[in-house]
Amino acid sequence: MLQVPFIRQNKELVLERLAVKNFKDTHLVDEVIALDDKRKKLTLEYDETQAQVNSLSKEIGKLMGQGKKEEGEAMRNQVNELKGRLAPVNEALNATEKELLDTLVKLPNLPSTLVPEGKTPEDNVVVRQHGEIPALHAGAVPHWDLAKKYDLIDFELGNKITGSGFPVYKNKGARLQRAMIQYFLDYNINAGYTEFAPPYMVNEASAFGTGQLPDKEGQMYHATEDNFYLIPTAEVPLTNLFRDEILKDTDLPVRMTGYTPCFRREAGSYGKDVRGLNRLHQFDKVELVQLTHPDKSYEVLDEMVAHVESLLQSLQLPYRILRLCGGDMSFTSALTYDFEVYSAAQQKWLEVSSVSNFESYQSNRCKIRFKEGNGKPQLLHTLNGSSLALPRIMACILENNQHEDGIAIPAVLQAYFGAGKIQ
RNA sequence: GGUGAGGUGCCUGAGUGGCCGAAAGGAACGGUUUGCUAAACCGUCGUACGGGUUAAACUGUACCGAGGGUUCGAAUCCCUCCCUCACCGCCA
Repeated sequence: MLQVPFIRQNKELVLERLAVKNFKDTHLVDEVIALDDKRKKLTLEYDETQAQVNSLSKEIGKLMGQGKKEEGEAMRNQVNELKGRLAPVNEALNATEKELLDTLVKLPNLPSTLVPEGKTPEDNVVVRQHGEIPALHAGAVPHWDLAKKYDLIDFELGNKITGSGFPVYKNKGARLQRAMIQYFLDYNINAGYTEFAPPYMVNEASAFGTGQLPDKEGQMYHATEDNFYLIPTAEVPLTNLFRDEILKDTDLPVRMTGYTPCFRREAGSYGKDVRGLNRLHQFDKVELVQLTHPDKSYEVLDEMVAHVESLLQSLQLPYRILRLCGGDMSFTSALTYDFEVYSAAQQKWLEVSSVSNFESYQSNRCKIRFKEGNGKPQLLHTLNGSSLALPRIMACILENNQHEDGIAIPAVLQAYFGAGKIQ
């Protein structure tokens, strides 16, 4: 969430930036400031009254110690009277703080100045495109047909044991999946990321910390008995590893990678966009998360983009990089690059990675801070990106690499997969 | 799930109603000194939100797992919840 002092000092800028995100509820900005004014006023009143109570209480202690009972009694009444006045102030203060927080979390992150204006995905800017779109042989088919033909993925079985959007990978399909996870992790580790294998469920505080709660509650699976949420991405547990921590500047940057399944309810999706592996309720992903010094985050964002890019190149998949426009970016992001690979049989681009700088939006929620020497703690910047989401990579490999005699496995995966081809 | 013991600052750990934001030791940081990776000594060593200031200084309030309660006054007493540890039960 945004920092209140920043909003107070840069109101015009905030409004201008929110407009780029097509954010309409701009009155919330004034509300935040008004609530903060109210909060300060109540805080002052409360603190001053409480200070009187505290000093009187100390005196009572002294008087009682000296055996001056009557004087003590008199003071006791005075304190009780003050406390009577304090109660409603305290109540109002708590209510105001809650209202302020509730209002504050409704404000999205401010888009960076690099974010193009626009409302829909059509307004995203193609930064660059790389790789050749393969010409498929006659009779080439989409991945869901290939999955059946080579017995790689069974969607019906997943339907039976769980529901739609929960595919069962089998045989070479399962093995290819595992090979990719291993390869992606190794690739990230070689680039200096530390591997983590976090829990797949998180508590409420974690879900709030990265911005899933309160507004995206319906998109997560919720284990109500224990009040745990199934993670929609490893970003949630990895970022929250550092929740409420104060790091030293020399600890930065923190570079993490992790493989996890991801669970998304994605209510309301339908049609051919969700066919096969295109959109699932459970899928595998290898994620990158970095915690950086605020001065370095955009440099690091570029570095992460380059990293994901080279990973895609190593898989020899045609891809393009989009800089998301204000209207298409996520609530919490300041700048996002989406990576799409071309699915030759479906003849469309599929998003396989999203690399974002959240600046201090998440760290303010999570209270992840760092100190320079003996300086004051300040919020650091968080970034994350997929490297990569597996199902659509799988779809593209199957489709783009299909030949009359089988599916060619990208060279970099062959050692992990144990073969050069699926036949 | 049952029983018992606990949750205090970066760590260890003292503190059972006012003198406690909290002893002591360690770590870390800064400095002095010693001719060399060490030791000794001195100092610093929480966070948040207010007030105040050009900025500081200074100052108020809150925080000893979380939330309530008792009391003039709570780390200390009571209640609820969460968590950790030990043993038992169950179990991959």
